[in-house]
Amino acid sequence: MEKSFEPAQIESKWYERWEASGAFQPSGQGEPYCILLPPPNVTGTLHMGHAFQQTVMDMLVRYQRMRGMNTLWQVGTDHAGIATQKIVENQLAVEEKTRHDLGRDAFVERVWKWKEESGSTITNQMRRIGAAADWSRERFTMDEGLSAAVRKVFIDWYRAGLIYRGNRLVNWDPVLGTAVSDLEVNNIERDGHMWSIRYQTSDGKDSVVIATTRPETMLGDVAVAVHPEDERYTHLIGKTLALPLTGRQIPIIADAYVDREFGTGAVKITPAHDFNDYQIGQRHGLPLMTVLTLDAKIISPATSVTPATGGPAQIGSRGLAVTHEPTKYIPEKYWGMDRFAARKAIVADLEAAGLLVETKPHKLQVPVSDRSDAVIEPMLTDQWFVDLTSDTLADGRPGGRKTITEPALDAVRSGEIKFVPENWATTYTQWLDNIQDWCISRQLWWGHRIPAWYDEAGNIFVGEDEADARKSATTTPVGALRQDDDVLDTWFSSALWPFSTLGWPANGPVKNERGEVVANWEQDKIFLPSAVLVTGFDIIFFWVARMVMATKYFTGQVPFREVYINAIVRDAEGQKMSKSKGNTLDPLDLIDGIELEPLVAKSTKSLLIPQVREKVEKRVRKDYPDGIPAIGTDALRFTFAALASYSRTINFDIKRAEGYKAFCNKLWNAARFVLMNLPEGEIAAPAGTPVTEAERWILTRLKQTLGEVEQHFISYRFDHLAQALYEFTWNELCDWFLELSKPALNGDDVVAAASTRHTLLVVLESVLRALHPIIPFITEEIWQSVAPKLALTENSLMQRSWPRAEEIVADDAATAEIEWFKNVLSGIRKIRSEMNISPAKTIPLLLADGDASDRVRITKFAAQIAFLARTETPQWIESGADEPAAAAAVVGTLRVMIPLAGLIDLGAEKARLAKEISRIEVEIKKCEGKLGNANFVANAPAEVVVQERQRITDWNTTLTALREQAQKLG
RNA sequence: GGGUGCUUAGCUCAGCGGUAGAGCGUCGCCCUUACAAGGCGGUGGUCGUAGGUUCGAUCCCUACAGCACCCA
Repeated sequence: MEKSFEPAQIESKWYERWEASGAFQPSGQGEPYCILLPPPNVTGTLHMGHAFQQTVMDMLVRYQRMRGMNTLWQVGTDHAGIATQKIVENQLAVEEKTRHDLGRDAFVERVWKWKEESGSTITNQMRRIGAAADWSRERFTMDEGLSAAVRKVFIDWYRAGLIYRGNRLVNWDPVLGTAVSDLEVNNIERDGHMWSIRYQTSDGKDSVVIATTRPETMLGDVAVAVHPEDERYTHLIGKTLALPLTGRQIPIIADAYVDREFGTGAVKITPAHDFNDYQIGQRHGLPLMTVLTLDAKIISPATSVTPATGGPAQIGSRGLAVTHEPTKYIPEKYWGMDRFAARKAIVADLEAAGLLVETKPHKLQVPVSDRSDAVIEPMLTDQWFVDLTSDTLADGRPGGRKTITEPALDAVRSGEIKFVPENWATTYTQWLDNIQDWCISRQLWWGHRIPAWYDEAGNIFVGEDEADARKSATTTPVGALRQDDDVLDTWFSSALWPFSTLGWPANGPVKNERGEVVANWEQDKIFLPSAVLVTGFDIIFFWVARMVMATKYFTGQVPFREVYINAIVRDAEGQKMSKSKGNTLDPLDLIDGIELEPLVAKSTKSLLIPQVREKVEKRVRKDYPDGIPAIGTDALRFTFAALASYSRTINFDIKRAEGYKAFCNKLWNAARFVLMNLPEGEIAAPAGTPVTEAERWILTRLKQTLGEVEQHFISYRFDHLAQALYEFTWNELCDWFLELSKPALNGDDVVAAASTRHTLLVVLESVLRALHPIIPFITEEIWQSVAPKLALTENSLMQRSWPRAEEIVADDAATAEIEWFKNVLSGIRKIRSEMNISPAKTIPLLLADGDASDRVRITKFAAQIAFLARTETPQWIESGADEPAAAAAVVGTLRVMIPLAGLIDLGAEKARLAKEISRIEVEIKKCEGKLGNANFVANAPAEVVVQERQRITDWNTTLTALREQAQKLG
């Protein structure tokens, strides 16, 4: 083995060998254990969040595989509709083209090409972090099999009446030209204005002042609403107002939704451009008047306001009249104006008309598209929806709430699905309790095209293809059929991931484009439900809930038994990582290291605004003046494990990672030590139990540690798990057992030496197995050198079983011996250090008092003490004999002494003793305080009182010895 | 407005009813033949504030303050 741990050298070779050996595939034996990878964007790159999440999954999968489970880590990628389409559109923009210049087919072909080029980036990066996933079953949400699942689900839900087409208000992104999910809309607080506008009654005798942040939508006002009990307005309810700038007559209505305290207590109602107003409009049977086009301009006779969505527009799904005839209600001067220009113009015109009562600054929540940063416009369009809210359909069949939403709620409420940490279940159920119908159509070209056709009369035909749609139709199509232009929301296909990846809906083998079998539902359905879903809280709604809905509906099963919600990775100061802040970290840069200049170049590459570039460059130069050191995959993984508590964020501190690289080096060198102390060839196991206390102690500690680690795996406490193994390896194995083995290996007792050699090997091999799920590369590399010594026949550490606590014998007596030994040695070390005795100097050691067991132990450990504390052979001072002035450590009643002569300053030792005595006196006072309190003795549990009494006894023993020593020094 | 968290050593975080812990940093000594990415030893905290419950509170309860995030 090399003298120090070099991650780059060992990481490069193992992954390929593991993958080629088929070790990542299900063994076909044992209980099924499946983890689904949240499919990343196929054209994306790996970020810290992925690396963290995947490390967690990999630890679980590797651990369960070693425990003999039939493990499947199902991987694949997502087509990420909007994101991917946007990347390719941006590429076209560089060529000064739009997707419309290419046409649909050519554009989609181009996206596929981009997918082929960049699609393997993220999966190769996953390999770099060691993900032991079954790549032979890798899937893509738009591959043949998964697309078949999408069609089947759409058709089945449609035929069950659970998918419908409706003209509804949706979140419209006017830049991307598509509907987006309300989950893709962020409400951001921005500075705006609150305008108060006077609307006069039709008879001119009275007026109402309304307050609004969006005056341009007044063109579509159809009413003004007040609270029914608002005395300021009750006399006006039922009267009509003349809408300023247009003169159109609109009613004053009463609705309890109106907040009397807000603004003037009177609100304009624009049902076609506001979600709340839409609700009020429905309650009062108000018409919908569209004033904006799909690119957010005021409508004009020249612009089409009928959404360019797939099929023919339908008139108001809930029986409301929809109007979009600008000539009837929009003054010509506003026609075609951009929404923000129109706002200015209308405010100016109102002011000129003397109707603008007040303008004041106002902070408002602006809905902004997550995808384009455009301000979202609620817009009436024709879209497809999944019904999640109705109990029964018009024809009497059960509705979506009964068949989709409630089963998904019950799965969590009943405990069939468990969230970890469990409070996320609340988030899940609250969202589902208030869920709206799911808008699943998107006005994009990249995605699963909706399997619906329209005839010339606007009738809908749904099927696998046009022929199937015709065949299953109940009416005869009028003229030619035309397929809907729109595609489905990406999450529609992701929702099917738990079963579509296993081969559903096909009955037999499913092949990929290379003709290889990737799934077979008949056999693979044993992996449903999967064991645990590891994912971020930000997609509980997007994805987790929808997987439960779809999987429950189509398979009757839950998709997973547990959902481990992992923390979000932030920078060391707790700031969200963002490119424009310059605080992102590329996991591969941590693994491989990167020099400062390339790092600066990389961090600023995609930033277009000069000020931002400058800011980011400054920050990178400040944070990483020497670039980023290479810490290797194993250390990065260990860091993630150590940081993975139940906290909802983890602040990634590179210092922490460097510390865990040191841990890897420690393990490496411990292995070197063990191996260099072994003779050639196999090391046979000596008969019987290990000879020395040290061996039996380290095995006891190993047993305890493994037991703890198993518990931490069950509870997903990777931080505790990592810490338990870290402490065992470093603080017990390296600091004590390896040190204790030195005198044993070099001593005269050949039996003890042979036994110790074997135990060193066994404990090392067990630790490698225990650590392998966290740090697979280094453990495999070391194990390859260790295995022949134990005559192990497996080819890889991956094939070994995880070490089980119950296979190890504990020895409490040996543990007590070693704890005593550690106390003696620490006492001596403390004196040496505090008295500034050179570590190289061998010093005399005297012993006094103590009991019979101390005598036995001193005899037993004399060689170890002398070796590890650099002392001469210990000498007993018999009771009553003269003692030289000495510094002493007290262990029980035993005094362990180092003579002062020539070594120690008497004053310093007195001071040291005095400090120790006063510390113990404080402790004793605390104990006495408790025990002197009758209430404590009466009320505290008996064992606590006993424990307190024991403590005071122990303290007093030590105190007596210390005082005796102090007295001897004079 | 509704909801969920967080506040513990200089930093990043565990602990959550009975002796305040880890890693990193820091200070001192040491290049001792596994490891200076190391060894040994030390320093460092009235556990956000104020009340309450309890024999006992960092831990439970209430209020407040500050900081996040989610949903309207």
